[in-house]
Amino acid sequence: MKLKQLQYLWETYNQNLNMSEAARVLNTTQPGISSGIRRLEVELGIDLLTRKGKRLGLTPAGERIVQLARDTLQKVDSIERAAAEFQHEDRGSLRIATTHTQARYVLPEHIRNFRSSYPDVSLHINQGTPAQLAELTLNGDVDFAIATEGFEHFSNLILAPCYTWNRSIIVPKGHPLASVDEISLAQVAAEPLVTYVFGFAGGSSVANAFANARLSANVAFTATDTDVIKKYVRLGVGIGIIASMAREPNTDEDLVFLDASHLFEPSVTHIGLRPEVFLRSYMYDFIESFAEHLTRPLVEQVLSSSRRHEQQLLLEGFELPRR
Amino acid sequence: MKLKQLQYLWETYNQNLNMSEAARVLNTTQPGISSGIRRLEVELGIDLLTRKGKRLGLTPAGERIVQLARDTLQKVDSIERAAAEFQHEDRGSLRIATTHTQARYVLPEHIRNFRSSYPDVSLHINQGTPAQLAELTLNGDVDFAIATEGFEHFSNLILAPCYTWNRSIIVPKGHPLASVDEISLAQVAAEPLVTYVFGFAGGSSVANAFANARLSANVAFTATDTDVIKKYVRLGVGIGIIASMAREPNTDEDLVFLDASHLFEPSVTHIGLRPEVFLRSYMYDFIESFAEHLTRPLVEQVLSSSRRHEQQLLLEGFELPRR
DNA sequence: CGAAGTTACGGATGCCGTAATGATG
DNA sequence: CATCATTACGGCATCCGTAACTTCG
Repeated sequence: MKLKQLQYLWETYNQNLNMSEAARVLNTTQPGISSGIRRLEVELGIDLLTRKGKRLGLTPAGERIVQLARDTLQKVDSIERAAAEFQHEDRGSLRIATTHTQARYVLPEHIRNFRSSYPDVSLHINQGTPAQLAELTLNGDVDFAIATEGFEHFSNLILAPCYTWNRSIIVPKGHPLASVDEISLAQVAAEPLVTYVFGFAGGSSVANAFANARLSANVAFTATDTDVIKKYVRLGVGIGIIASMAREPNTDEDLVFLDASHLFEPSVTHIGLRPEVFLRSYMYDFIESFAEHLTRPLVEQVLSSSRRHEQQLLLEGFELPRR
Repeated sequence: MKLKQLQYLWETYNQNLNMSEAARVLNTTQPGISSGIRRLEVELGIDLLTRKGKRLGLTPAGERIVQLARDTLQKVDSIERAAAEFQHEDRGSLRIATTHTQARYVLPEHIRNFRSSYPDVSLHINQGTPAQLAELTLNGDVDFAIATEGFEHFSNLILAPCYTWNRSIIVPKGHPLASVDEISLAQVAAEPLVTYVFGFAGGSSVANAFANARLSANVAFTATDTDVIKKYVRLGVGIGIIASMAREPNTDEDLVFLDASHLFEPSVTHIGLRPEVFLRSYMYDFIESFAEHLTRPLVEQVLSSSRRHEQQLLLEGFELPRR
């Protein structure tokens, strides 16, 4: 059975059982319609049309099958329309899973740019813990994750380094440490600390620094959310350890930011991709705007490689920007 | 677009994205499959498959279009069956997916009648788990399903209630419980149980009864198959909970059947239909013989209704027979 | 006799199958 | 190295379009 045959049958029916008219509508010839329907009848083993000279009619079977032919053609049409929607590369959705700090302090500028380039793409930012980010990504609930900690959860994902960042110690204005020139780890260890819930996870650079110096930290309060940390620092609960990029010029004037890049190894923010993910072209664009060395050809090459080793190799050796 | 291309795509998907296997199933060659799908992609202007060397994956567009392709092929199939219907009212095949209990204890009498009315219809009974029944039905691999449990898998199907049935407790002759007049749930809970794998699924009447009575059941053994359950009851593994209709007068004389209709809510056996299914006239006959209130006009009306709500409404309010 | 459908037939398109090549585990 | 996919290419079937014939109002 050919779709064309069904189309011929349907259009002939639609044109009041006039093959010549159907041929005109379908930009073909009348004998073509005739033989097409005839072949369909032969294949199905039943007559669909009654023919009395030039006068056509529908058999009972024909009535039934004309309807089914229409249904089928509608389904085919829906395939074509679905395909057309996927063709419009500037429509769709972009779903990112990330942590609060990224969503709050890093993504906004990229998203502003992105929205002006792709106004018809809907955006979904999904916040969560590192374990949640990994799961969302693996399940395909998001297109990719942007993460800085908890990489032990990401073993099945491709991790593309994006940029490095350092931490700052924040204290309220007037705090004894506020005027210190270069703060020491011992000074930090002497104060109650307010920091990220995951900031002390095994292997984090903060935890490493304290461990190497044989100092134990007094963690008074943790939150997932930089704004909450600032709040409690303002309340005098302790001194904060936060990402330096979380400084806001306008609203943070009552806080003193002490650079801590000499105390803690810089961390690297990564994009986490499921190896089998299919990226729309605007997704490549977003990634490149987020980390300009992650060009589309590079990412495509990484994704098309099936060996983990090769994937990571391709992503190494870039001079990462600092934030 | 060619139907063959849709078929190639669907079968490749169906064979776990293995073109070689699809080629085997479709009696053609692997390069044919490959180029067929490729031509479809070119025509639609989108990639359907991701190709990493020999490893295939589905793009998001592919996922969507695979489903639409299946729908289309099902429509085509319905055309062929409709044609066959007009050719020979009494030839074709009847494919039913059901569980072991139905196949073993309920269907035989209906099938005996059916075979005498339609000797030229070939019969295919497909056994499986509730999830498998649902999938077979949705894929159009069977004409309909007959199921009693696991309706959470059937959300996309029309469910027509057929009859209600109760359970019995079976114990070997000579068992202490064999002479009990009316067995209590506490007595059942005190014994190791042998029952259906799916009998304790959430929402099953057996699970509900125990939960409501704050009793926990000691399920010693489960099987999909009533014969296996009987076997293990005979071996003394525990007492059985099975469908009452599974009693066989001749061979079950060494077992005592204790009616349990006062312990567990009756269950309802349903016929599950794909809403777009095309039923041959002998299929309507079979359904009516299986559940006499499901007459052809009623079922036709249900199938022609496009609103789920209406469909189910039409099927309610019948006094169901008990078995 | 004009409008409409069928039959007949030649030619181009496009599809399938074989064979060779490439990639992966 | 076995498996599985893609590429290349030649033959062949299918289907379309032109032309001639037929039927009916």
